[in-house]
Amino acid sequence: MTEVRTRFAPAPSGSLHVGNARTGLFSWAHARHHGSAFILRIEDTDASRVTEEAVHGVMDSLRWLGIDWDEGPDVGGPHAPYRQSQRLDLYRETTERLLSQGDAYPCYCTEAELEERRRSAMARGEPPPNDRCRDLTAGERAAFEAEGRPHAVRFRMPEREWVTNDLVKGEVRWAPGHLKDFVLLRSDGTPVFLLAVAVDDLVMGVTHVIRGDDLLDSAPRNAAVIQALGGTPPEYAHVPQVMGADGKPLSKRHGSTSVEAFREQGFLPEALMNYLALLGWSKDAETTFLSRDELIEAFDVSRVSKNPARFDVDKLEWMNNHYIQRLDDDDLAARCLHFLSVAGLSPEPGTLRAAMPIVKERMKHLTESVGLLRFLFSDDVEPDERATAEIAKAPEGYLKAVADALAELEPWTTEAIHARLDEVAGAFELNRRKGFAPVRAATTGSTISPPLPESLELLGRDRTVDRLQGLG
RNA sequence: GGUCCCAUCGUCUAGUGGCCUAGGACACCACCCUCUCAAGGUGGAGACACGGGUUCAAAUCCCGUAGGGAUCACCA
Repeated sequence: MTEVRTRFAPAPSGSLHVGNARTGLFSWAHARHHGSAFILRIEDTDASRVTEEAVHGVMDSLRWLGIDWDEGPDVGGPHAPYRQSQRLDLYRETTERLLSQGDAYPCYCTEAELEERRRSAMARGEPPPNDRCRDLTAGERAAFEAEGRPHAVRFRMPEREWVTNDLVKGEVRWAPGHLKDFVLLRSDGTPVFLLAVAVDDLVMGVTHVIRGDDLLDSAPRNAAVIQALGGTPPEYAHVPQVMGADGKPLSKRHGSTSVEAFREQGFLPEALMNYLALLGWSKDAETTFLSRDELIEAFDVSRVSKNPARFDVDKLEWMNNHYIQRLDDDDLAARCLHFLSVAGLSPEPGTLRAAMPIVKERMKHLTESVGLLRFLFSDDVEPDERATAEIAKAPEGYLKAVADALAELEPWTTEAIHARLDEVAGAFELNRRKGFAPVRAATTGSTISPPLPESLELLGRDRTVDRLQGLG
């Protein structure tokens, strides 16, 4: 059995959105499933669109999700460097070789000329013509050179039928003449993606390329370059795109779709990974929850769906809540701490940890811990509108009576508080619902909170009584 | 427009000719539980785009139609 080598090659323009992340996840899962090397390569041949932060942002997002790599820009490897912008010499040398072999040729057309020919061909309903520079005579070439015209380098795409056996799409064919010559090297000497990808996949010994299906038409071009270089093309698996809820490709108007944004909203990486794994892939008819290891164990790229999937935030949130509920209290508290701090709160560790059992099934996002627990970690509890109304509805002297009853309560436990609250409510002929509501409003400032007795136990007797008396 | 890809509940999907009066999950509805909000439990509604074939038999195979997506850059 031959060695498997898989890579993920994101272009770091902007942040990593969940669609790309899913492609990366599939690539990674495929590599890990085969116990083989996973390579991270940064596709930054178009230097103008890349920033250093973007490169790190991509790596941070992947790592946060739980995706690791054996070779990459930061960890190095036998084929370093792993950023295409640092491999320019290799691409130029390769271009020279292709040129001398006759598999590529200089093209002197200007962008305006190209654009014009493209437009008129499209207007006539014909495919764009192949490049006129394809068969320039030595004389014509010399004339252009004499003019001082800059030239790009084009690959001479063999005019034959191309067939790829895609791991997810199956057999795909392109009839002769449908794949045009394409630019390998821009006139400024920088390489284009089609060259860089082919060269790197070949040189790095990549055996499996899992990428978005927007690159399906690139497969035969990549393969053609690799063949011209005497290599064997890798296996390709083109996975469908991830769409927004409206069925349109993910874009800015779908809001924040970056992995970073989900992280900031308080999603758990294990939940996002699980959700993404099931977006366009399934283990079987039943499986809904997969740990990282179970995903690795079960992943099979040939079971990836062929049609595009919509990103469903509702389901992600449901899954996030599921994972939050299953976290142990110390872990959950540590994760919530970050969001509470960001909100300006400084939770006492013991109280925070003790509060986890009563909030975990109430959070879809970790950020919700702020609203649920603010009353514990801040004495600035200004009742909101509904809470104020609830307090106003309480019978004359009720909150005062509750305060007095709780002031001397011993022991200060959930059970005792619960019983005492019921007693006072009963004395005022209030049912539990009506009896608890104003107390909740006065002590938490809200009509929504974790269970009241538990909340008050955590709040402590003094603060509870203070808040009740403060409102008479 | 040319070329390529796709097609099962609102959404993600199971399904590879008989196991399907189409299964699961999210969302939705009802009920139960209940101090609010959740969580949880039980039940319900809900799909094979359409039209032709092939076959004893089709969600599954073939061909059309109407859809959706991709691509046709000196972006990746």
